[in-house]
Amino acid sequence: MPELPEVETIVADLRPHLAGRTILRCELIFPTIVRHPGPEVFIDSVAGMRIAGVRRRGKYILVDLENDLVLVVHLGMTGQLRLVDPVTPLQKHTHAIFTLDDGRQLRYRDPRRFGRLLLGTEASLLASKKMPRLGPEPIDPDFAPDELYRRLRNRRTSLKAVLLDQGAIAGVGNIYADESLHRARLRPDRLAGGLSRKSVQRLHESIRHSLQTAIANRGSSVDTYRDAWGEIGGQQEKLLVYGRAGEPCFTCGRPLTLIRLAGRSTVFCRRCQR
DNA sequence: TTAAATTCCTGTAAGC
DNA sequence: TGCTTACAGGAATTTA
Repeated sequence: MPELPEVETIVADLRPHLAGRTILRCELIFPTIVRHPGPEVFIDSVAGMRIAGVRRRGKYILVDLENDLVLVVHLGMTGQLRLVDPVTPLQKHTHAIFTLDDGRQLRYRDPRRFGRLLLGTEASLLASKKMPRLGPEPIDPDFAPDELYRRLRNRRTSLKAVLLDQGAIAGVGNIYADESLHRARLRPDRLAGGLSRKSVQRLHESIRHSLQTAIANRGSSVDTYRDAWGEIGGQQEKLLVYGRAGEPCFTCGRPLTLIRLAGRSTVFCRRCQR
């Protein structure tokens, strides 16, 4: 599923191809994938708009248009955003098609439909709570261990639950939460508050390392994730614990444990993670 | 206010 | 082989 590294890969791929292009028209095959505004207004508003740039915020893709308007794409679990030649056969579960002035099409496809499209100014989307208030970007150079410490210390829930909370830290999902906790040698069910500064420092380094490494490898294709060209990533072969329940820990050889935490499957090593 | 539980969805795989 | 069932999970919504 797309998390920060996967979204970052798509955004970096799309940016040079979309910046400066104009959206000629938009077709909604499954209109309810658009959550705001209504489908007709959405289609009319994007038509003729020039694309100023493409950004990422957490797991959100932000396509900047004219007049401060932003086309927001959240991929959910199985969302895919692809830039294709119009003759490319339409895949099942394609919900939106944006035709560009260079003849190509940007297509949104999402079998499970957990994803969504939004349109508005960033300020209005935040104010109307169509977009949630997100925590800091963990790979931002300004994101310091001290900030992570402050965000963990008053929480009375598990470390795993806080890492998944987009309002605490933006962009970490189930894969990289488990990977980061393993690298930091911390049990996912440990209480987030009451972690020592030294442990938080280790977690801070681990989160950044896990995300940066995954970006360098173009993300993890563990489910249906594909990049903007429909290609798989490379990080799924390098994951330490995610999806490896029962298999030996790469550090100590003990079988990895699977538990249910914060409503998510969680894999960790009972010996290496305390 | 915070945390936990529920809900939305379909493809995939396991079990009989 | 073919059917049923469980499972995967991001985040909005509901409940505690």
